[in-house]
Amino acid sequence: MDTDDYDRWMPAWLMLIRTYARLWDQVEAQMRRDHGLTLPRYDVLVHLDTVDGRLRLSELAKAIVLSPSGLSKLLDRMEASELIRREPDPQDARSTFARITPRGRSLVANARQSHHEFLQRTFGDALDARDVADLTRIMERIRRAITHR
Amino acid sequence: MDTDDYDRWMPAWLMLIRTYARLWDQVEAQMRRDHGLTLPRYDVLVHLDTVDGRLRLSELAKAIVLSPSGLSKLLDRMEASELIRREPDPQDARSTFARITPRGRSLVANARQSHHEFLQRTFGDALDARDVADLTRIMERIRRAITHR
DNA sequence: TCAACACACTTGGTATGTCAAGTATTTCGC
DNA sequence: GCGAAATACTTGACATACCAAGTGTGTTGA
Repeated sequence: MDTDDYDRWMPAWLMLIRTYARLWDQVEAQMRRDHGLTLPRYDVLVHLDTVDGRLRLSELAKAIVLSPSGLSKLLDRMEASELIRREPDPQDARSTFARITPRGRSLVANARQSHHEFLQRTFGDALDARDVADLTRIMERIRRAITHR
Repeated sequence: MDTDDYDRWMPAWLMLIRTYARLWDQVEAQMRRDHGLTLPRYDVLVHLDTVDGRLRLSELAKAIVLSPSGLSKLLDRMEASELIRREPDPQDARSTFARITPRGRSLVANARQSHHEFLQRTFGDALDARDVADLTRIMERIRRAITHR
């Protein structure tokens, strides 16, 4: 590998990680400021709201990409905030459902709307059709490169 | 704002955040597995190694984008691992320098090399010149959109 | 010069994540 | 059937971040 080749992509890499970090921070800040939600909590609520209102913890952990223990603790805190409830699974006593509460539902309805509006302003409006197509292509290439290992 | 416009960029957004998260996880895992370093520790070492071997904590905090308290605790742990030392500033008794240790230097020399090789395989090799140019352009547009707020 | 303010850093409390180990339950193979 | 293995989740120890508050040191203006 030629060291000089770093020069070809390193600036793009730095640009990516810095821009992404700043964008992500703003998305988090908006969610916290306007809805008192962190992104992991928002993610849980969106997934529960999208399906029938409840999911097994193992399914939820896979959907939001979180370790079982991480999810368990996240749900502890969300249960304390009355955003979700745990319900036993009558079919399998090992398993537990997470169920969204009415409070969680009304919160996520607003949050979803303003989250999308925020993304529209910071992401959608900044990019034209060509940008969107290019970004999709580039991410797909990276995805392949890191999947094949 | 037209709801249908979400459809234009939402898939690209989801692709970005999912791919980025997976890539980042792999970068972290490689650093931990091959060098026993977390990325914040690596970042500190790279910055100290790049300059004269020492930096004021306030300068370091700005460089790696970390709160003063976050840096203070990170340096506590790195000091316990013999990667850095704290040194008083003779000019200003409020201020403290972080100084990289010989152990930190030899660690970061290896880590830098293999980190770059890893990025070459997962990022550099996946993208051609056009991809790199497109990605830079896109990130620059997003950067402008989020800076103007 | 000296009180008030600014600055640099640390500490305590909370939030969040991981992994390793533990508990309870179900399934599987013989 | 029944003991071993797999599965689902929780708990404990630790790493990491933030903010708010505290400590000590410099700077500044009347």
